[in-house]
Amino acid sequence: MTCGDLRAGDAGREIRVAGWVHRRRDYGGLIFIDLRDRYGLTQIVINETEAPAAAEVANRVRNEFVLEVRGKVARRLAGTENAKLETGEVEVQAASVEILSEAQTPPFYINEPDAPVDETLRLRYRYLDIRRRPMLDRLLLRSRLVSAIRAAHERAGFVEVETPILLKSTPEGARDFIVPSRLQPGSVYALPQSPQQLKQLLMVAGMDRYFQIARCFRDEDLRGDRQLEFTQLDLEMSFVTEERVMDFVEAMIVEVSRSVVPDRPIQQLPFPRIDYHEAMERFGSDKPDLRFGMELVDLDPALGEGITGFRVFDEVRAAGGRVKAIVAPGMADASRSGIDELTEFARRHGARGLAHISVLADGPAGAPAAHSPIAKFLGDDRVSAIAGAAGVKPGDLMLIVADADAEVVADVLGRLRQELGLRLGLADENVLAFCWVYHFPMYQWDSDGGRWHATHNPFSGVLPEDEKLLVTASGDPYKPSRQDPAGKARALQYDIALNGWELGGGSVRIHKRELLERSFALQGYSLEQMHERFGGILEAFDYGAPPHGGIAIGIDRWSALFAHQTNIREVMAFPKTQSGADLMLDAPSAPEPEQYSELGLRFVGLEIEGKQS
RNA sequence: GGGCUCGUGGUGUAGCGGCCUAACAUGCCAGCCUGUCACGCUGGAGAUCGCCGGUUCGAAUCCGGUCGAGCCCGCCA
Repeated sequence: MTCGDLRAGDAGREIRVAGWVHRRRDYGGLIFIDLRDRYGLTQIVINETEAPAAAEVANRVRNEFVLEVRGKVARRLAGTENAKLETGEVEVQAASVEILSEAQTPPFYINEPDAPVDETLRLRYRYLDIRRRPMLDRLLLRSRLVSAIRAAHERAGFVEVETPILLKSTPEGARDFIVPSRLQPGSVYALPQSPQQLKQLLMVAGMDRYFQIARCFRDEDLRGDRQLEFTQLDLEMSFVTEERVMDFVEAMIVEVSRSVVPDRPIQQLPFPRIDYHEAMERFGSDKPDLRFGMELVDLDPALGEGITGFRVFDEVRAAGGRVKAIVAPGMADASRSGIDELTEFARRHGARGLAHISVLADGPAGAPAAHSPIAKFLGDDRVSAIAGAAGVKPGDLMLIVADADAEVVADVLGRLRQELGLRLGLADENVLAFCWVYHFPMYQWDSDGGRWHATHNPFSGVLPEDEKLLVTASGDPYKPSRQDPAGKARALQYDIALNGWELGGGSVRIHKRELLERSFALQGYSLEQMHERFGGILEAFDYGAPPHGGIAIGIDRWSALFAHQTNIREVMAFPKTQSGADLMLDAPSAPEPEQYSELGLRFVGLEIEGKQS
């Protein structure tokens, strides 16, 4: 019997319930106790005259004591039912109360779900935080999500395979966590950033359809949507094209979403599939929030040929850059400080400035009046032209970014769009707007390393028509340069975005050794390095590798979005702080001297002062 | 590595140079109360204001440093 399941029909039953004291109301001769477990609350009544021994115990009871109560279920007196509780029609008339465990006064309110609690305290006493309904509900939601994912994959014939946590360093961008080996002093394991190579080897092994709810580790700075360790739905399929992978994943996501959050509408089916360049042009983001419009507008045509008179624009245009804008509806009355704040936001993300045009609703003679500090340079005609091109309506604010670097323009406007879209309440909180963004550029030039850097994954395949671009300008495959045609190659690579968050990404991989070696060479790996770091998989590809592709989806982010949270800590039972600390267990901590010697290690100290116990 | 914000009884906040012998709410403790469900009433205990240093006749209040937490940039898919 739990604290959540007694109903009117149970009246008369002799039962036993156990749980935590949620709240106690003492009337002297009559004590009410709301007993709580994860299933709900049940009211216990202890009547001094009917059960004197129970009343004596109940007098000592305090919040969060753990009790076992025996008694009879009874309908509550007419007029005293509590409609707020599922069990509100009945109560348990206690015959006996046993204290299973006493409790100190908790450091924060467990029985008031809306009470603000300091983050540090929540993390330090996470086991108490999880007793609170909101946190508990989020973990239950996450559990349902993972269950639904497993069910969907099993139905589709996927095999769940576990892969090792002690691994060799994986060739992805992030810093590895290192685990020293005792059996082989001087050598280390790395914790997986993802099971990438292993799942590809499973494809070579003939597993055909693999999935795993995999723990991944990346030793990088934390953010609201990033922890040192996190969980991915990792999957891989053989004999597939990118369409086949996206089709399956999309169907799986829809099935899971409908099962876990049936009341949240999916904005568009099938999910929009947006080419990377189109996404950057229209939304300035590779993870666009499609719940609202506010798309980027190219002002170049409306500015016309030749000199505009505004030097910033003219210089940018002469340098082959871009002048683009977004229109923030209803923001024409933004204050000076409001504009300054947006300008600062734009600068922080790399813009040199932020121009604006506000169109007031009450222009003279009914004609909307455009106001802008740059009007005196551009002239009224050009201001009207670009305002018209952007579709500005009275009351709107147009925000313009001009830069020689097209990526800066897209990035800044994309971030402004997302920020303002949320601030202005343009995004329906309840809607799930999934979309695919695909055909990412294969590589980005890494000027420090003098090599091409895989945009997403070093094994990603290339569009068949772009295969010929995977060559160097120098002719020597091991001498990449910024001028290589490879910079234009597009990858068979797709990301899934949800409401402006990147949920996951994947690709169809290169499964032919020859092409893989060409791609790795562009990424700056010599033959030797290739064999050192990827020898296993290169060799495997010589034994009959099927074409394959897959995806990895962040379970933490997915859960957080389903739970209306912006921080993945809220859907993790035991997360770490931004400085990577576990405040409950006080990790990380200094190793014991014996541990050093066993591992053949010595702490030589760092230039950082402080923790060196 | 950098920027910003926060740190006051158990908890959440107020106070932001002397009127603070630090306020309010809640929690806690004690007493009363047989139908409440954020029960009520009466009384009580409880913080020297994260830590260190400085400015000042005087600091919770100003300055510097430090520790911790959060947000962001870099980093990271």
